[in-house]
Amino acid sequence: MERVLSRDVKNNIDQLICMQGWLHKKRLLGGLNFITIRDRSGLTQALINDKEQVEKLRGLHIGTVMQLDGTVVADDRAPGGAELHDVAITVMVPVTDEPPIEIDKPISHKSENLDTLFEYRVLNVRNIQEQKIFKIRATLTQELRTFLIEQEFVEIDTPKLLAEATEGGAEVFKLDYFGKTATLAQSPQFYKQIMVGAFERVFEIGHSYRAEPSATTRHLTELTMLDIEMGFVESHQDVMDMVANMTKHALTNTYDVHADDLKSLNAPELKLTDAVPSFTVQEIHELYTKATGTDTTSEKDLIPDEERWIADHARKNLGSDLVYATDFPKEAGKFYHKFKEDTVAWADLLFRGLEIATVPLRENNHEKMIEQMTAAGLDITHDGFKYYLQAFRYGLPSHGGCGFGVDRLVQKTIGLSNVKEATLFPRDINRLTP
RNA sequence: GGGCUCGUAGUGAAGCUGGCCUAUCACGUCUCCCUGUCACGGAGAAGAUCGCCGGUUCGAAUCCGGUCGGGCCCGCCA
Repeated sequence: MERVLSRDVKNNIDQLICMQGWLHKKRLLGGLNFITIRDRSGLTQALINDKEQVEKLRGLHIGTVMQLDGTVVADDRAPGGAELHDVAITVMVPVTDEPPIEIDKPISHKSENLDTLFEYRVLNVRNIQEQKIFKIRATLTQELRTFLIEQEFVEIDTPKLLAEATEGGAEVFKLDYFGKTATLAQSPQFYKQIMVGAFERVFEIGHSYRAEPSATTRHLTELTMLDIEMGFVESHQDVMDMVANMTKHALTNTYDVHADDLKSLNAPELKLTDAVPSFTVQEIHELYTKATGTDTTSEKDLIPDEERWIADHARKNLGSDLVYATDFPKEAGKFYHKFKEDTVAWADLLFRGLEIATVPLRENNHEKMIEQMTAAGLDITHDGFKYYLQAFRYGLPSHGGCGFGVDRLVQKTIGLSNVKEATLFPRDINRLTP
């Protein structure tokens, strides 16, 4: 007999069907016994009267893999309006060990208990509520990809094992590579720029590695980044608009597809505007200083509290969960950025108070690049730069792009307090398992 | 890297100005009862050398020092 999934049970009233899944809940009332079985599409309740069948469940715990053969009966008292009767149980994989956590109840996401959350991750991903986070994540990723492909971006994959740290900035992981020292990529920066020379528009969804000893609610040592790069841009605004539209597309569609899930996870209502509000860093400093009395006007970058403040301001007064901070001071820029008078063409996209993307314009002139690299004290003959510079030497158009934190997007979409909660198996300073 | 915090049955918490702690509660587990449960209900039971090491004291879960492990914030970043 063909296997029927939970979502199709109600379409098989009065039929004898076969179901396979995990034992999700046991509620033995005596003569009247209910069990719930979980499969990839959801849950189904089965009513078991026969003593012999009930006895098969003795000593078996949640997670037991089983087959249920029974007749579908419509009953308003059953969750979903239908359940299995006259059930024959076949245990496929018995589970005799008591699970260390309760899988069928809400899983604690309190920050003090996150360690337990990840210690038992293998089991709590079987929790229906927990699964919603990762289904939403999958949809967000898919929608980002769909948008970019529609905009004629080509998806690429670039190496994560690199010869040596070249980009500067964040700390890199070093590892032994057959006697040589290799590093793990902190971003696909060089490769995606190189690929602009081929496809104009490219993107990659991949992992980046940062060896920074950052113990915060928004840092991972292994993170999922969406990197995009697009050529022949007229202005910084072109890139900012593309990234804003992509983000809005992903959010709008995800909120549409997962309306119920997001609601049950207490996600905030989505607020978006046609144009994403934009403020210069200097404007934010001034607004923040005026509003809070804390003087940040001499700060170069935004402090985290300013990010939260401007996001709050944008949501309350402008009706937008997204806001751009633009015109970062020159000192914040790196050698591959395009500079203006005393600022760098660099915008940060903030989503609900958290920086989720940096959106800069790149320098594309070969001579200017060499100039900026030399000024930054870099050895342009180094292998790490040699191939990169070839792309410029043989023609790169004006271009820009973004590094977009997928984990953070998921975190803030759902309203999770820690980025690790949006990650299946997070890696941070202290955690390499599971 | 800096600052602040926390560590008690499988899980989540209370106790922590030293003795009434032979450590409390809830969930889970086990046994029994229960024919519409859905965070089922009822009766009973087991389960913790209070992270670890040392110190102070007649006496330490409680105070002190060290150590290991969490968490939050800052710096830095996505």
